[in-house]
Amino acid sequence: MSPAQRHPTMADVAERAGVSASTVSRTLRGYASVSAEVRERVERAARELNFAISRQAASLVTGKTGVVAVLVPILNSWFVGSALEGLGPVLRAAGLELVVYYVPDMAARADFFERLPARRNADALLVFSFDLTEEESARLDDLQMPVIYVSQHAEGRASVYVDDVAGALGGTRHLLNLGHRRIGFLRAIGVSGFTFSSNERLTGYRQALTEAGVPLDDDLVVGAVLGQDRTVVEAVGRLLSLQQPPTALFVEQDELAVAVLSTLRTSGFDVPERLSVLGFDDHDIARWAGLSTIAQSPTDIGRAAGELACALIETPDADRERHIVLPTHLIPRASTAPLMPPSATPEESRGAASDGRGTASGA
Amino acid sequence: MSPAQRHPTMADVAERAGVSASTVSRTLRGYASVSAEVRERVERAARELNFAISRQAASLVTGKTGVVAVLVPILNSWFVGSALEGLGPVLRAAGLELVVYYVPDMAARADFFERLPARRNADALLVFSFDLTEEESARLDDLQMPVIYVSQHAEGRASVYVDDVAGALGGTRHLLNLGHRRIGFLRAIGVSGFTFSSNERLTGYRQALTEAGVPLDDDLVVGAVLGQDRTVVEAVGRLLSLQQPPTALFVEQDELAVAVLSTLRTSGFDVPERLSVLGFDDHDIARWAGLSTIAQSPTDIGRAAGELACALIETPDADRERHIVLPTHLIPRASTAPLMPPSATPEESRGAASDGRGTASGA
DNA sequence: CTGAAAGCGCTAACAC
DNA sequence: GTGTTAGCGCTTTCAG
Repeated sequence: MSPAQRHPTMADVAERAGVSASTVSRTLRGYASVSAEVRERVERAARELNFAISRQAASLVTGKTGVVAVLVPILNSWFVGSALEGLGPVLRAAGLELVVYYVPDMAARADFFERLPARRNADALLVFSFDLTEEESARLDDLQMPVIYVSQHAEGRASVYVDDVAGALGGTRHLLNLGHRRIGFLRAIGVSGFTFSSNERLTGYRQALTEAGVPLDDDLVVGAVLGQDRTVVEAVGRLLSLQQPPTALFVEQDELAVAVLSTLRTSGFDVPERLSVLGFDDHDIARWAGLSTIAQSPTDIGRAAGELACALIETPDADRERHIVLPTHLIPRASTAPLMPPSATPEESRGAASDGRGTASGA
Repeated sequence: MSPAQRHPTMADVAERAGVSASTVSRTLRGYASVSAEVRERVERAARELNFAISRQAASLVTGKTGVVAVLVPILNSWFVGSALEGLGPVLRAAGLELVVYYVPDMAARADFFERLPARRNADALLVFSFDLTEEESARLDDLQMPVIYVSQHAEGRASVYVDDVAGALGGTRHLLNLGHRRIGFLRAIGVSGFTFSSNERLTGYRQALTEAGVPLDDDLVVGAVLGQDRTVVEAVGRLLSLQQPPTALFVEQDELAVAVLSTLRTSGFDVPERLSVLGFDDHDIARWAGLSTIAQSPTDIGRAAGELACALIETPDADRERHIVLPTHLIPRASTAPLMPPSATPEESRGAASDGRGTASGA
């Protein structure tokens, strides 16, 4: 067979450049100890032969795979997609490749933890938004590589996440500052096995109410399942039919908040006139929907996770329990407004809870 | 150092099981020629040692990397995300890993085609939605591995895509069947370097009009840039201010169509009463927005691409110019309606072109 | 500054 | 059925 059938090896490049394979290796890896003249010859030979190094062979001897693996429960998602986009450039800059373990269901998950294919085939593992069992985490612990938990705080392990408590605190304060006192909270009832920072956000909400002297009322905290519109309708209905219905609603996730907006719009219930709605995430659809929200940046999270991964790969004896906590910020849009509608006298705005009567409007 | 510090190798497993490394290799790869008793011992030893095979070492000798690479311009995207979700299970079933080359800009792109990191490090490459130059395609041609173009027809190369012409034809017929005769078409002016099947969809639109005897009118074909709402507003404005404005609008992409809906809603222009709007894709937001659309399934595309990749990897002498064309189907929702509003007499619905006056309605 | 030699962990002939 | 042997294509001592 002609040599074109087979990938050229370093030996081929070496022969063409009239040097040894070692020299080719040193040259291609940028060692300073190679003379300019030899470097020139080697680089030309490599180019002419279309030589590409085999990571496999290299990693066999170095022990490094040149790969960072991510474990994700979903790929068609704003959060994961954005995080991977943040991660990508970091890895490229470090000369690392990205392998994706897509584990959408329990069967795939069991298989992953059973075989742990990342072992020996990656230099670090990023775990996205999984609510792992202690046993699963333990399996990852003896993977002999840095494992970084993304978008969740993992006790005793490296992790990158946003400050959900502070975010929810700030969001709730925003509603309080607008004069609202009856503030509902809509939780996302997640698919089990995944984590959505639900508890932290609820904590921040409660903390803000407490520091403002507003009594907590469990009736104001309801839940709905993302994607099941019926549960959204029910949850909203439950809130609005309370003796003292809320005048503002903090929804744990933008996607859910948008479903709320759509439900309210359908029933002719004006936002923000009769109910202010605040989301969390700054998902793309929040902008579409004009939803006020607490923004987090998944891209930043991905980038930070990538940088942490690189750092931990480089210094194997580094602090493997480092936590990187990213900030959030409020983005006020059209879905939140001061308690009293402009048609009422603004001076009253610190008055008692409204009974929810705003401007009536037909479809 | 204790052996726990280092990954166990096949030799370790072999020693523990009291057999040779070859036997371990054969056992772990499921060769039938291994006796039940030995298989048992080997598997136990492997489990006890937490042995994981090194792909690197294996691929060094087999020449197969066990990796399928994808080249994507974006990751935070409904299409790419869904396609990867379709691809994932196929690869897992075949024991292949997924590596992602995320190439968001021209610099990264130049670098990718310069170094071609996939060379020697993957068994197949899936190219997503890139509008490659002939030179770039040629580079991929001599990659010595199957290259599959996803979501585009690549002449003389393997590809997987939906039938955009037929889809747009069907969509336009839907509008024609509803009685519309003045039908606008909104093109997505893409970021250059990416492909969005724009021309094919326009072709289908024209074909449907022609076969229905409706004269083509270039004034009805306008363009807008996704993400730049100003361009959407302008395009829609241009259409509506025509002497004979359209009564229906076919928008090349759902995301753009949703921007159109939002523009129209803002200006109090009722959909579908005064303008029917039809999208293309069946993007998640189409459901949110109640947008009628021509559905394609990126998941199916990803799955088909994965299966094609596996097939081409298995049979190196297979037909490397295979095209897989997937169907689309119409999903009617609330954004398209018969030409005449219900308030008019239904019998008139086949009458002359309306001048666009529907039910007047304040906000 | 460069070359020779050894070996990373595995698989594929080939013996037995 | 199972063991032995010889590399796969690199990097890394170690000489010089």
